[in-house]
Amino acid sequence: MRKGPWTPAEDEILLEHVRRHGEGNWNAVQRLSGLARCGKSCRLRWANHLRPNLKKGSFAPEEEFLILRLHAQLGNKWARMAAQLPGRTDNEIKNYWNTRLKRRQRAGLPIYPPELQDAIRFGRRLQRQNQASQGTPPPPLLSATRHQAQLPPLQLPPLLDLVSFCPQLEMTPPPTSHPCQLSFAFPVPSLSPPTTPTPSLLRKPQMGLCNYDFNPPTLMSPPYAVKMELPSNQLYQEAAGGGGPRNCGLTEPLLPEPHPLGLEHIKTGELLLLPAVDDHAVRWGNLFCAGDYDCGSNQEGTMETPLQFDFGTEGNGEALGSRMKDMAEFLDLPAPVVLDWCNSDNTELSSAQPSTVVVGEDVAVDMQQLAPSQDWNVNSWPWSNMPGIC
DNA sequence: AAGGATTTCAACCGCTCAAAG
DNA sequence: ACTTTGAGCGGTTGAAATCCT
Repeated sequence: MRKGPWTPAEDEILLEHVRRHGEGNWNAVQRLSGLARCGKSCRLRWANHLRPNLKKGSFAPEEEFLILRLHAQLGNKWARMAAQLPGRTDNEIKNYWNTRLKRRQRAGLPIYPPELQDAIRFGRRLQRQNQASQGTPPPPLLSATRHQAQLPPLQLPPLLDLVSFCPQLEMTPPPTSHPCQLSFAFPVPSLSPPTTPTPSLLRKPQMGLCNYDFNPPTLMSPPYAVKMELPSNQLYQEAAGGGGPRNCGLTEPLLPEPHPLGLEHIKTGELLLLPAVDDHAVRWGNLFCAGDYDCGSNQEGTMETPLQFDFGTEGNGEALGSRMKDMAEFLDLPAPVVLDWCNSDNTELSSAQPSTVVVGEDVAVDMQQLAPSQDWNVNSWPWSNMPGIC
């Protein structure tokens, strides 16, 4: 049996074998084709290099962020991560992660970027809240678990898809460490278009918040994933509650395992419909919520859900700005624009400073802060000295 | 330009699991 | 019920490539 790097001639033999006999039965390759390679080696070569539709080259920023997000959710489940990244192999993802992990450890940086740590906190908070409110309806829209519960069988548990939502924003964070509050106002997904804006929206009617697309833009993360290689009961065994040994330390999953619905029936190679991308509110919460939040609904309880995020000492404008800026840089987005700061009574601090962040055309983020605004020197912001995380 | 350090990538190894016998 | 076999996963290794001094 040969070992080591594959030659082009060996690749051609293996390709021809697969053309004739199809995938699988790898241990028969040597017998049927004369290739002096063990079955395992053949399978690996095919899966990682020869099978069609493989992506080559470095990861796109969106892919990188998705890997981060998936790793936070799943831990070192490379194959499951690869199933969400079409054309990428578990080996590639594993190599990427290990390289990145080493680099960040050497730099003394946390494994996950701040916005993802925030997402993790947000997810835990969500879970606690939903557990606490068992028996009572969850708050409108915000609940990712409710969203999940509505999924039909054979769908993967929802990923809080940060990747597909890359708002192009610019902000000028406030300079002080005073706590600030963020009010997020989002329409709740509904069959009928929003009709009545909230008072905060009325304050800035030009933001066009009602022009809301409930199918958020997908830059890269596809709505489908083809299940590869694993038998279904093996692929989702852990997520289905099988438990088993957990990772420890840095590679331990940070989010609780999702509870899939009916996944045991998925067949290998089946095209899986991923759940629709979550609502903007959850995503914004994932990205930027650093601390506690309260959520409620407007009087109608259906069309909009203002969310109050209390950033406490950690959530000053500087930290928030840092997260937004990091995200924009991480995703290689154009530089952001605007927002104005206003007092908690919604009076603007300065007419020269608008009081709302414009996030694309889909949503406006209303910001309030308690500290007076002042000019900012971008170079003094904390992220200016941060080494790249990827 | 040279050589050491680091990174990247491909491949292997050991283990587990499920299906088949 | 037990054993064997095939397949896949995650960890690890080592060669090649790249970077840095």
